[in-house]
Amino acid sequence: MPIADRTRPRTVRVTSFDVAAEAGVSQSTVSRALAGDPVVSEATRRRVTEAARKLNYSVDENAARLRTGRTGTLAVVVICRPDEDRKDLNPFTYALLGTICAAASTRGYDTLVSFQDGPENLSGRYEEQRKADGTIVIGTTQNELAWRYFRDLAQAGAHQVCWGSPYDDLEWIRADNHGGARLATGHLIERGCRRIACIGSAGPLQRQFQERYDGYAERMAEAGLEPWLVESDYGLPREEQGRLAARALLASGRPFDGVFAVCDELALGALQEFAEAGVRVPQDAALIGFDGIRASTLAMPPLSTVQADFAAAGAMLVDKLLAGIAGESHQQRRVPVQLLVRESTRRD
Amino acid sequence: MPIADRTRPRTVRVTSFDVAAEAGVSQSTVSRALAGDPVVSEATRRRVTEAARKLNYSVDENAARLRTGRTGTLAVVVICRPDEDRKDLNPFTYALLGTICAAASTRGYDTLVSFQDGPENLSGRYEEQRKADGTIVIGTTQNELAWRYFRDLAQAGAHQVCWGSPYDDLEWIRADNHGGARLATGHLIERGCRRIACIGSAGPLQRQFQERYDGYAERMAEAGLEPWLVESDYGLPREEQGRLAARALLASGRPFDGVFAVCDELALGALQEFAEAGVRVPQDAALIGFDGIRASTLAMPPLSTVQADFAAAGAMLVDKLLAGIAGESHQQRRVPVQLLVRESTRRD
DNA sequence: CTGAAAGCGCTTACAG
DNA sequence: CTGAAAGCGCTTACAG
Repeated sequence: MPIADRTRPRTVRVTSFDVAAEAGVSQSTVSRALAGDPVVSEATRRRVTEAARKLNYSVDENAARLRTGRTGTLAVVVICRPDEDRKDLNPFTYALLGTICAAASTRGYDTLVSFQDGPENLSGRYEEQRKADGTIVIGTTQNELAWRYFRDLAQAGAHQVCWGSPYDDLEWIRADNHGGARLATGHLIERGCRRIACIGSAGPLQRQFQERYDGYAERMAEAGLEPWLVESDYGLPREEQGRLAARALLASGRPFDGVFAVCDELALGALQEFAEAGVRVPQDAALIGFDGIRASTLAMPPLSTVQADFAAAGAMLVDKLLAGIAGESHQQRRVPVQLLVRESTRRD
Repeated sequence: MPIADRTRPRTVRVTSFDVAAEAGVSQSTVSRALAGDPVVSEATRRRVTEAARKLNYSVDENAARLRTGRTGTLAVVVICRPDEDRKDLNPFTYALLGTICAAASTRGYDTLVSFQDGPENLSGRYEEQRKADGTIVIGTTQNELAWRYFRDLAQAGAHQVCWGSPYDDLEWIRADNHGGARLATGHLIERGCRRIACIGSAGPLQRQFQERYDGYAERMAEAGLEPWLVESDYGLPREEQGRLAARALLASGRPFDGVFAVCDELALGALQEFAEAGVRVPQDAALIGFDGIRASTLAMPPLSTVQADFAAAGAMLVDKLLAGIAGESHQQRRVPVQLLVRESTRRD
C-alpha cells in the first residue's frame, strides 16, 4: 500500500443509517434511541444500543452540532504576559484552568483551551465560528490589551465570564480578597504582631491587590494599628518585586514584626531577601502571603498563606457562564478563602 | 420581552449565502474566496472579503468540518492521579500543556483539553466522535489504568502521541533523561564530589526515573565512582518521598558529599530534611534535581537542576501527532535538556 | 474564473 | 411508538 493511502480514513465511517439497518429500524429511531428520547420503547432502544455497540458507532458531533446549533463546548482563554514563557505562568492560573476543565466536564461540556498574549494571537470569536457556546477568560491582570479585546467581545454580545480582568463592567468571579486579607492580618495581630507592613504593587489595574490592601488596612485600623504599605514595582516579575520590597523595608530602618504580602510570590521573594539579610522568619518577623501556590509549601520556612477554594472557583466560573448562556441570572461572584497557618507565622 | 426569549440566538445567523448576496456573487464563490482558493480573481476576493467584514460573517466550523471530515482540533488529555487535587498536579505537566496548546495554535489547530483520572471519567474516543483529529496524552506515569485505556485506543487505530506513558509500544516523546542525569552527575563530580548518592523511586512504571538513574550510574562508573541508590517510596507524594529518603540517607551513617535527586520535588523534600538536620547545602553536600520546576528557583538555597526544553517538547508532541495523522513518519523522540547551575551546587 | 448542485450525518417537526 | 423528509451551512467535484 502506497504511503499516501494511509492519509485516507482506515474505514468508511459508520453512520446512524448503518446502525438503523443493523437494528432493523429507521434512522430517526436510532437518533432518538441513542439520545435517550423517552418516547422510544425500551425494546427498541435495546436493539439500537446493541447494534451501535456492535458496529462501534459514535455520533458525529459536527453533524449533531450543525443541526442543533449548540456546541457542548466552552472556550477557556488563558491570558499571558506577552512573550512570557509558559513555564513562568502563575501556578494559580494553571490550577484554576484544571478546575474549570473539571467542572465543565462534570456538566457535560468539552473545553477548548488557548493561551493568548500578543495582539497577533488574540482570538475569541468562538461563538461566531460555532466552536463554543461561551468563553471563560482567566489569567494575568497585567495584559491590558488582551482584556480590552475580550471586553469588546463581551460588549458585542459574547457569552463570557472572567477571572482576573481589570474591568468591572463584565461578568466576573473573584476570590474574597478583602475577607482573606482581613483573615491574614488578623492572624498576625492575634499572634502578637503590632508593626505589620503590607508589601504589594499598587498598579492601577491590579484590582485584586488593591482589595487585599484594603482588607489589610481595615483590619489594622480595627485593631488601632497603623497601616504601612511598602510599594513594589509592578512592572517586574513578582519574586523580584518581593525581593526589592523587602530590601526597601529593611532600608527604611523602621522596625517591623510582621509582613503581609499581597501574593505568595511576593512573599517568597521577600523571604529570600530576609534570609540573606539575617532576618529570621518567624522569630524576628512573621510573614504571610496570599494564593496558596505550591512553592509556598516548599519554602523554608513553609509559608503561611490565604487560599481561595480552587475547585469552587472553577465551578462558579462554569456555572455563571452556563447561566448566562441559558439566559438565567447567577449572583455568586466571590470565592471563599481559607487561612493556612504554617511555620512562617508560628509562635514558638 | 419574556426571559425565555433570551435563550434564543440574539440574531439570525449570517451565512455564506448572505455574504454572496451582499457581494453579488454565488455562495460557492464566497466559500472559495474566503478559503483562499487561488482560482478566485483578486477583484472578486476583495468584494467578498469586504461583504463578509460588513456582515460580520464567520464560517460555521461545524458545517465546514462535517463537509471536509477534518476537525482542525487536537485533543489533549492530562492524566492525573485518581482524586488528586488539580492544584497538586506536577507543575511540569501544566507547563507542558501550555506549550502544547501554543504549538498547536501556531500550526492552526485548536486544542480540546481534559483532565482525566478515575475509570468513570476516562474518555478518549475523540476521533470517532469527530471532535479531534488525534490525541496527545500527558501526565503522571502512575495512573496505570488510564495509560492502559489510552494504549488500547491507540492499538485500535487512534492517532496518539504521549508523554509519560509507562508503555513503550506507543508513539512517545521523552526528555533526554539519560543524558540529563549524566550532565547532573558530571557537574557534581567536576565540582569535587566523590560520594554521590542518588535518591529516587524505582517504581516499576517510573521509566523516566529509571533512565535517570541509569545515566547517573553510567557517569559514576566512568569516573571510577560507586553508584549508590537510596530508594524512596514511590507510593507517597514526591516531597514526602524526598524527605524520607534524606532521612534514610542520614540514618545510614555513610558519609556523602553530593546528592542527585531524580526529580526536583524529591530534591526539595530532601532539602527541607537537610535543613532540619543541620546539613548545609552546598557546603556539606551539594544537591541537584531534575525537571526545573518553578519552586526550585524559590528554594533556599536555589536548587541546581536539569531542565528539558518545554517549548521543544510541546512542539515535538504536536509535530509527531500531525505527522501520524498525515501518514508521514517522524523520528524525533528525545527532548534536549540543559543544566541549570544554582546555589545548591556552587563551590565557594 | 464562476455557478448550480450534491452531499457531509445528524435532529426534529410532522404525519400516522 | 415509529418513519419519511427537511434542513442545519458548509466544500467541492462538475460544467461552462
